[in-house]
Amino acid sequence: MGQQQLFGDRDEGAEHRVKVLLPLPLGGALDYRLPPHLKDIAAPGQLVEVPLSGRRATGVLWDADAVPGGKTLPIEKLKPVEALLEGPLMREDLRRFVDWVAAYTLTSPGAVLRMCLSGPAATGQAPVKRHYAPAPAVPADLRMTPARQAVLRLLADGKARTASEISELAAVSDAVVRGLEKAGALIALDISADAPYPPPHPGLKGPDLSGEQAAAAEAIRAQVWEGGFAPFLLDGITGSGKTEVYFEGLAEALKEKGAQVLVLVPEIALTSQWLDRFESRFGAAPVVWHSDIGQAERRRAWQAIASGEARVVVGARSALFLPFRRLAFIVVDEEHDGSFKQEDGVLYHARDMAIVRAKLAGCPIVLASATPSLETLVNADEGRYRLLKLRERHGNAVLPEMKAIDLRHEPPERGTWLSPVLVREIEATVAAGEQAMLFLNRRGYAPLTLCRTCGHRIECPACSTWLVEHRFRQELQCHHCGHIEPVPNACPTCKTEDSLVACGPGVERLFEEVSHRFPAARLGVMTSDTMLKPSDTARMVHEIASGKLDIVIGTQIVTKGYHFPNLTLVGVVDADLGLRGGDLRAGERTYQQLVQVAGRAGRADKPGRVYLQSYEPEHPVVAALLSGDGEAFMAAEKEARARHHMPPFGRLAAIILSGPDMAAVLEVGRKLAAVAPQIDGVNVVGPAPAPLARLRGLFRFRLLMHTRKDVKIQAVIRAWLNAVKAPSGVRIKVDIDPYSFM
DNA sequence: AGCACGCCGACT
DNA sequence: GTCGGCGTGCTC
Repeated sequence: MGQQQLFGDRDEGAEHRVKVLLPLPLGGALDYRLPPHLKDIAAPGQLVEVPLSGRRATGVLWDADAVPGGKTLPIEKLKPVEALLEGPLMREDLRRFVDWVAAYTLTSPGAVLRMCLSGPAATGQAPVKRHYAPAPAVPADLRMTPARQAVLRLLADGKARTASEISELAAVSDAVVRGLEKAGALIALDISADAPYPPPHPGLKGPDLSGEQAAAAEAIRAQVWEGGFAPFLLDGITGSGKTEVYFEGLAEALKEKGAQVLVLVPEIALTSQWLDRFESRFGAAPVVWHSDIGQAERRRAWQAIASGEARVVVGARSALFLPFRRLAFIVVDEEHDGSFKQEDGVLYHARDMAIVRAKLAGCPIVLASATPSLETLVNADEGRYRLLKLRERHGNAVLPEMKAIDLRHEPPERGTWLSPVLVREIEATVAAGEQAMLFLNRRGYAPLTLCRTCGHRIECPACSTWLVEHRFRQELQCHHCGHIEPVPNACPTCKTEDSLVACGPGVERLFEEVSHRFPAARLGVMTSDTMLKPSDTARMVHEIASGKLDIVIGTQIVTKGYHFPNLTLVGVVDADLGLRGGDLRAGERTYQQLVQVAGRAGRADKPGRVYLQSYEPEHPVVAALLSGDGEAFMAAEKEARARHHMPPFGRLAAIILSGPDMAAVLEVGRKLAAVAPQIDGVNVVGPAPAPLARLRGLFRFRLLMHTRKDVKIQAVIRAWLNAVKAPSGVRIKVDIDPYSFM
């Protein structure tokens, strides 16, 4: 493809009219006038500076046939594009991706574009370092000295160096360098301080793969070599070596000059072991992307990805919007993980959007999991995704033995949370020199603080939630808005002193119990409250893996794919915990979480044991874990969803209304309900108080739309919301495919 | 998201 | 009488 003339050539008036998409929630692209001198050098995807109500804004020249933004202003009213920015264009596939995500999630394309430009990363300048090189010709009148001679001799190899390098290597002061530059014998060059990312090497030998691993790896490798959109589900039990399998696809992509790979992972902070494995397989680190990286690193990574220098990017969901130059392969690891669903701002599911990105980029994509989501399983069943199954653990390892502890028959002593059976097992494990892990998905000391005298429960002042006691920090905290207050001595209502009691267990309380029972054991607690930085997690993971701890107590952070060879016992303190909310995916999610945590046991040569404490061991989720028949469990879940036309056999969308004035919010909800679409296959319920009826001081109501699969739910919702004018002060948000029902 | 325009409290 | 609070509304 040569230089393109993309802005029309028939109508003189239309010739200079261009669409500019700005990274703002504006509803569409704005029209600008392209000055004649820019017309031939500008093409869609070009980053531009434009005037916008008195200020300057950075935007992207968008395609002329993009969704019309409503009214069309006459060309003479348009403001001119002021400048074209340097750097690569935003490519066609990413522009179409922005349009697609915006249309699907019912958000403005500008809001999606903002995620692509990642703040100033797109336009920021790399810091420069001043380097010196010999001038083409030494000035005839140059006064030569021994020091000057030493510098010129050093630089005769043609390599530019900084003043400090020169003064060190030539053993002269940097005044000599400055003197030579002033005299015209050296020229100064400002060279980007960005060191290039070292390229991963595809040629290193990977580990030996088992037969089924090798077959799966070959299927992926062949597709990466061939190219073209092709989705795979890599469904392998915990410890089966899925990572090694998709690494082979990655190696194949790296053999092609300039090809790039995106690996999406649920929580970047939790992948220290993944990074180590990557580095030992490919000899260099990948480029890491997540929302917490600093500004300088962000800009450097963004620009290296756009230029094609960055070959492998591992990132959290926002990495989906990076400007890859030639995306050749995508992996979504732990595809079932709920954290792929973005829950604020633009509401999207990164796994689903990754499929779209792969389609638009024309590349293969692998969804990997030991516990695939129901949606993905259905896609595989129906032949849309190619299924690759790994049924065996890698090496000598076998799946752990699973047992339930019926708490109705073997309850813990009053005020404790571990059944005598589990206590004995922990004892035996530690005595044998092996490690035990206790899983309780509850942060803090206790989820509820109650007054014994008047029954008052301490709630968040801004949300309808209980405050969670964090005894290590001596605080009460709201886990939804972050509100913190000190633990009071007296009940806030009846003023009785020493009347407040902690109800229920959290990991801190479990830690207290375990340290009383096993005073000699070395304990560790893994929770997001103690693992603030990725390096904290990495250190703890290393301590466990190297045997410096005997018992590990953790929240869901411990379920994330770690490999601890000496860990042989897993105790699930409350297997029923996740089932209580009762939303659409509660059973599926609990099942996945428990399989993942059970999968930490017995990953090497020693067999593992898993104990599930439950008040209802006959519940299908617990029963499926005990029998090991996950396929039957998921088949039953699938059947139930199909019967009720629930996703993926039907569609759901939540309309969330929020505002500080409850009556006004409810009023909008009622109005919406009154004009709800009366269409075959569309059903609306609500408004009902959202499960978290008050959040950050805002009252929230929710309507839920449930439709048949063939209904174009976005079009129906758009028409519906247009019919009601909400007063300012009431915000309306649409969540297509809601996951959290909070 | 900015940055304006627009109606009600404490100041030169 | 003005300076300025940030509530609502527009940006080609």
